[in-house]
Amino acid sequence: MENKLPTIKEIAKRLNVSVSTVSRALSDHPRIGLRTKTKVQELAKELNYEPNIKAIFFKQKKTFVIGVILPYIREEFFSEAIRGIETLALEHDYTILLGQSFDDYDREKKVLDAFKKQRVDGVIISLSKQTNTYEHLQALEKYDIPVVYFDRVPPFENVHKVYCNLYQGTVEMVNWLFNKGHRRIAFINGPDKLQASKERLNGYIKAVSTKKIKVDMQLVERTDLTKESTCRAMENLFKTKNPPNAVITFNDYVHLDAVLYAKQHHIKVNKDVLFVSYANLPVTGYAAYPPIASLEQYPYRQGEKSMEILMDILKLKIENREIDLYYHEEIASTLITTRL
Amino acid sequence: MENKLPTIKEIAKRLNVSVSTVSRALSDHPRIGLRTKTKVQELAKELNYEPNIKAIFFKQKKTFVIGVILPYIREEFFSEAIRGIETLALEHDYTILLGQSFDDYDREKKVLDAFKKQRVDGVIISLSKQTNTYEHLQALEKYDIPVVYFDRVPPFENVHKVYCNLYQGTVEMVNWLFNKGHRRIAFINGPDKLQASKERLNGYIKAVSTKKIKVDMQLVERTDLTKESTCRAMENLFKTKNPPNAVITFNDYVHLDAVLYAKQHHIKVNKDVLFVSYANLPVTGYAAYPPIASLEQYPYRQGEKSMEILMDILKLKIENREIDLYYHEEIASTLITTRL
DNA sequence: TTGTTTTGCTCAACCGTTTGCGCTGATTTT
DNA sequence: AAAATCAGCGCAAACGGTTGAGCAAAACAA
Repeated sequence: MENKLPTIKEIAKRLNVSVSTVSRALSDHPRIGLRTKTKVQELAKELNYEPNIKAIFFKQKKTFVIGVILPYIREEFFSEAIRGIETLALEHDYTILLGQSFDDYDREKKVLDAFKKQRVDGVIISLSKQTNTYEHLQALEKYDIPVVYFDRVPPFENVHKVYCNLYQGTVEMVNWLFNKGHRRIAFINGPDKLQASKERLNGYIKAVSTKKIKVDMQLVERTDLTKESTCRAMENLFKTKNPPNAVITFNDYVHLDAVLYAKQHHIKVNKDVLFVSYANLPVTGYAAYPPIASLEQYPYRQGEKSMEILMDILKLKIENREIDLYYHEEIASTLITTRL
Repeated sequence: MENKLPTIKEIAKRLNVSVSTVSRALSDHPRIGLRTKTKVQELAKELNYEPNIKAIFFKQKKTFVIGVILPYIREEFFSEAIRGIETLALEHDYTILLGQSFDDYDREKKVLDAFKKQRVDGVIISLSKQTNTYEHLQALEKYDIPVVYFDRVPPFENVHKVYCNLYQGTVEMVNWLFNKGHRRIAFINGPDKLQASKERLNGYIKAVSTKKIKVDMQLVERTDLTKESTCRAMENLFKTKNPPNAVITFNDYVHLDAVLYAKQHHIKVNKDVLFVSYANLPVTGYAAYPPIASLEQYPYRQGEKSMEILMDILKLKIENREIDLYYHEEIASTLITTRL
């Protein structure tokens, strides 16, 4: 039972050659004779030899592990993203360390610390909604661990990031609602600290003001993404004498909570008011009232792209080439509409 | 920028002492003088020194990494389980490698292989629905990597496992339906290879036969958990002259697909027929027709417990104590009912 | 004073693998 | 036949940290 993993030493001893010969034979070095080479390789196969990746790390400074940290994997958006990341990682012989921040800044820091301890080769992160200071991430870069941000990205230019253009998508959403005849379009935005919130808001304001209707800030609410907060936003919107006839929510999960509130307060969904949203998650397919339109943000592709960029950066690092540019990958979003 | 991580050597050189002194000073060895000790510790703090965990691995044979592999993290059941695992892991200074099998046997094997390469300290796994051969897992145990199974566990006794007693839970479900007056209770079971399917079926048969109604195998269908397969099962159940007036589905995701089918085929949910299910996932709270009852299986607790057991085993291993028993943790399920 | 113990540190081996360099003995060149 | 070349392999250092053994100086006991 106590079957230790075979080492290069084992093989060397059994074959009466030196460890260096075994090492070279396994990596197909030209200076090793064919006879020895095959002998070694056969025994290696027989013993199910696998190089100890942690030992290799010493020489190569590589762990073949990357750290992925997201707010919640239970949200389909992020679990889809992980799927993209993981699939590409497997192809490149990388494995991923997972951490969830649960939208908590301190937890995010703690997890990143653990990643640093584990000497991950790189990090892919979607920021917590609380995060607006970045020292914990710059600390990684200081130690030469590259960081790729996706979806929830910081507002600077000097980082690698993958994201959706929500400004343009939001304009599209407002226009779509406008063309269907809606004029009082409410907007439940997300946490201030998220760059994506600002983009959404800018798109909203731009689109509305272009239509020559005055932007009514009474129609703009905010949620911290919890159910309670979303309900409060809904309450504010619908307690007025002039309630909205369309509501744009920050994402599909906010949508679900908003619609639940509407149902409980006898607001007729899809009649009194139309709901549109961001993310286009499969989960809404089972909902009592799915959003009538939702902005697809291609989380799988975002995850995949982030991993691709990270692999690129790591390759450049090995070749000791200067990384002189920052990757900014903008994924186009698509408004997916349902006919009623 | 190229700020290398500080090593013990660095500190030694700067302070003109040997590396061993530094090492011992940091681990508070009694044979090191107080003056040297504080000098070393201060400099270490100043340089943000962190021991290279991969180097420690050499001596201690530990990586402080455990591998977690599940079918799909997008299912709330599993993402909840991960939350339990991760939280406990963080407390014990462990980090988790994540892999998804996507219910595919080959992928499961591949991921486990990657885990082995990474020399994880242990593995927590919920099997893919295809898995009915276990060599790839026994291979790990052979190399002294302990494996803890949870939820989807193998049918042997000689493994560590955490699971819900679905036999008892199923009996409870059938009884509950019976007491509400239902006599034609259909059952859409999951893949044969899963132990949990057998338990459910046994519970169903036991409960029904106890009621002195003949078990009608026409009422028992099976799904491979895909939407198409679930729809086929539903079709078989409802094309008969004597359709069921209650349906038990394998889990909440199957429930959602089944209800979707019902809606599309003008079967009146909660009127013609009642739907009950397993898992009690939050996602059903937003569904058009949540299950009228669902069996809570406490995924968070299952994940947490699995991790706890793994930590136990690892501790015993360090102390070089014989691991002579197999952990079998049975979590009691609870039937959660909604009043209509 | 001498002998013994304690204190405070250094030396060196080790974990598994890679790699530059050097050493043989055989083959080719001159 | 002597010199140069080359194939085929071994030696040893290095990666970053731990740890048992050893050694000198200081502190203590007799």
